[in-house]
Amino acid sequence: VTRRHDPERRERILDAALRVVAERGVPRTTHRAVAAAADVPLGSLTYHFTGLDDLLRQAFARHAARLATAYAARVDGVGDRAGLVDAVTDLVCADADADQDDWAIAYALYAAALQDPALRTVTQEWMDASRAALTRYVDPLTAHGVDALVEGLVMHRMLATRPLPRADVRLLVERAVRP
Amino acid sequence: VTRRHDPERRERILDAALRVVAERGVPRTTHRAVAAAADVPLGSLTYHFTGLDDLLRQAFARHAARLATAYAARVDGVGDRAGLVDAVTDLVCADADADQDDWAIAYALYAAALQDPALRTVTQEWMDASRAALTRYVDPLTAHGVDALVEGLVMHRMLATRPLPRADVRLLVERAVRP
Amino acid sequence: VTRRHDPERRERILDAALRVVAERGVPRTTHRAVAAAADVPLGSLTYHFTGLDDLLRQAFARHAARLATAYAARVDGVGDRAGLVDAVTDLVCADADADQDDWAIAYALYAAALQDPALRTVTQEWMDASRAALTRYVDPLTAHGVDALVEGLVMHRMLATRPLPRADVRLLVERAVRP
Amino acid sequence: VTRRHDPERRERILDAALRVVAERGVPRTTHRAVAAAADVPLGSLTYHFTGLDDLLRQAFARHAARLATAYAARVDGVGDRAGLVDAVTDLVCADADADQDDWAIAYALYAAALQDPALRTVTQEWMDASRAALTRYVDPLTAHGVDALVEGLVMHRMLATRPLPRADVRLLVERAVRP
DNA sequence: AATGAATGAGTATTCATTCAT
DNA sequence: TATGAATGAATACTCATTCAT
Repeated sequence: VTRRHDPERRERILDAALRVVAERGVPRTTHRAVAAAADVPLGSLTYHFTGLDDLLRQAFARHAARLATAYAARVDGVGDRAGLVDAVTDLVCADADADQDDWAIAYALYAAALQDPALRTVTQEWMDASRAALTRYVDPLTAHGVDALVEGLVMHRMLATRPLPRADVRLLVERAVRP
Repeated sequence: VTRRHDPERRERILDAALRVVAERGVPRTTHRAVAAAADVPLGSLTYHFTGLDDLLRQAFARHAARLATAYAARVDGVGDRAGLVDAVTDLVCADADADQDDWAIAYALYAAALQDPALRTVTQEWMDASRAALTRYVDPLTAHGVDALVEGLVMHRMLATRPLPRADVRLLVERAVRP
Repeated sequence: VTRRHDPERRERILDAALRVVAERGVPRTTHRAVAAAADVPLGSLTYHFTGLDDLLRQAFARHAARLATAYAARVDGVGDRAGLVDAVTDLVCADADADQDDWAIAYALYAAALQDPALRTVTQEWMDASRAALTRYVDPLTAHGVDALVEGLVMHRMLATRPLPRADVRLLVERAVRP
Repeated sequence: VTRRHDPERRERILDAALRVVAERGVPRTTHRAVAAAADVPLGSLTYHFTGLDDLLRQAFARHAARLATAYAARVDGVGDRAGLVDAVTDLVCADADADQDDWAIAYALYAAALQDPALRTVTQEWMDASRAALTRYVDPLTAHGVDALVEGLVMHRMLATRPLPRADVRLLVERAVRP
């Protein structure tokens, strides 16, 4: 099967890499697995990227950028602080598989960033962006607190055998939002 | 070098594994790296553990148990809610390398647990233990919130280029503690 | 569990080794597998035998001796040549699992003997014994032919998806027996 | 040494594997031994084959196909039943090293097929082919008998310290051929 | 520009064997 | 006498990367 001239191949590869990370975790994300997931010949990966590290870094950056945008969009449209509480609660309690995967990738990024300083700029930009979105409604320190709370609640939710009920999540968010 | 009788070898290997995880991350934690860190022949690892997965699982379990105990000890001795705020703030702002490593291992555990259900019991027990410790001073839901906040604050702190000042951390903890 | 003084342990180990060979084949017959099958500590094997080769050689010899005796017993009691045909047909068509295993071990022995001259004496003695048993009723050359036929028929039977009917086997044996 | 383009490498590896099996037996046929025999880097084996089992299966299949063809060619050119007896006798008594190796591989295949059902199709096809070749001159049941006799005679010959004289072999074959 | 066959360094793992107890 | 913890050499296998085509 020849498929010369495939302008969006780079992007397809990056998305495939993220899917593999979500499904199998970074330690088992290999060239071969990504190539198979992207339905792309093996040599294509090393043609477009200098190596696996490079590929993962770009994939994580893409993911962070996309999520930051989505986060901002979700929060921006909220009219007031009460709406903000609902939006953030939704964020934490999202049950769709896609959202689960997004968070799984996020935590994989965190774990990787602890060892790879080059990924710190990615995480830093992301955290800045999400806080900036919140700052339309709350002061910077509170934004920091809400952001951290969300981080922790989602993590616990993904690992917990029985998740915290939505009403409880809402209550905690409500408290965190009021200065 | 013959060292035929070595009764605490298992434990030494587990501790070495945790050191390697802290330094290099799970993806680069190999039999060889652990063996070198423990100053033990390679074959010793597969004698004591069925494989690398088994080794990591037991190492993480050991780490979780140790940290849960330390966490409880730290919180228990606190006289009242004000003392609790100080203790939790200390927890988040700890700067010693050892503490940094402890958290790095914790996040490596989280990332691994997302892919490996067998690790969920470890994370679950740990979360239960830390919340139980808090419940001496605050209601269960608040404990949940404090726990999540700590999780998120530490994560952000480890990844941030400029950490949140201690005073700010204290303020956020204070708010989270009051019901 | 201490079980000092266990006079038949050697024999138990040899029988366990034969069971392992029948189930998993020589390439996957290991010290550990035999020890487990014999319910005996690992060190016991290298205490009683100089190594795995020695163990297998003795096991094969034991098996050959036992089978030769059984073969002779089966053939000896036969009154005349017609009875011999029945006995040999029975031999080929035996369906019990135990008999299947016996043959599987025999062929494992053959394959091993091709590479290990030390095993040739075992196979030679066995072939001599089985022919000697037949020589009570037929001349030596015919005995040779019957023996070879049995060997080939059993082999084909064990590997075939659909075995040759008993009546056909009997017919072939009948022809081979008449000079 | 660079040898980038090598279109028949797969086949060379399979032939090398058969040589190793003939010389050392299946239990000692390792990736390394095959790679050395084929004069090919180690990684080449796992590139072309999924594992050692896969490699051996394909090698045995190749061997069986080749031998079935040779068998048929040998038997087909024979004019009548007397010629058939000569041809089969030749088959049993062949003394060339190459033929010895062929039989050694065949018995290794048998032993392996007893444990690996995937190899049964290979042995089955081979047996079918050799019988089909004989059926040009004798009825199917007789073909079965001749085939089994050959199998047994060759086996005994390879293991025997003193082989049966050719004249005796011929006599046995002659009897087996007449219905 | 793009590929996929090829490679070798590295991985996890197995296991016969040794030997202090 | 008997054990089982310990070892290291060898195994199967993976995979990032190279490079001729």
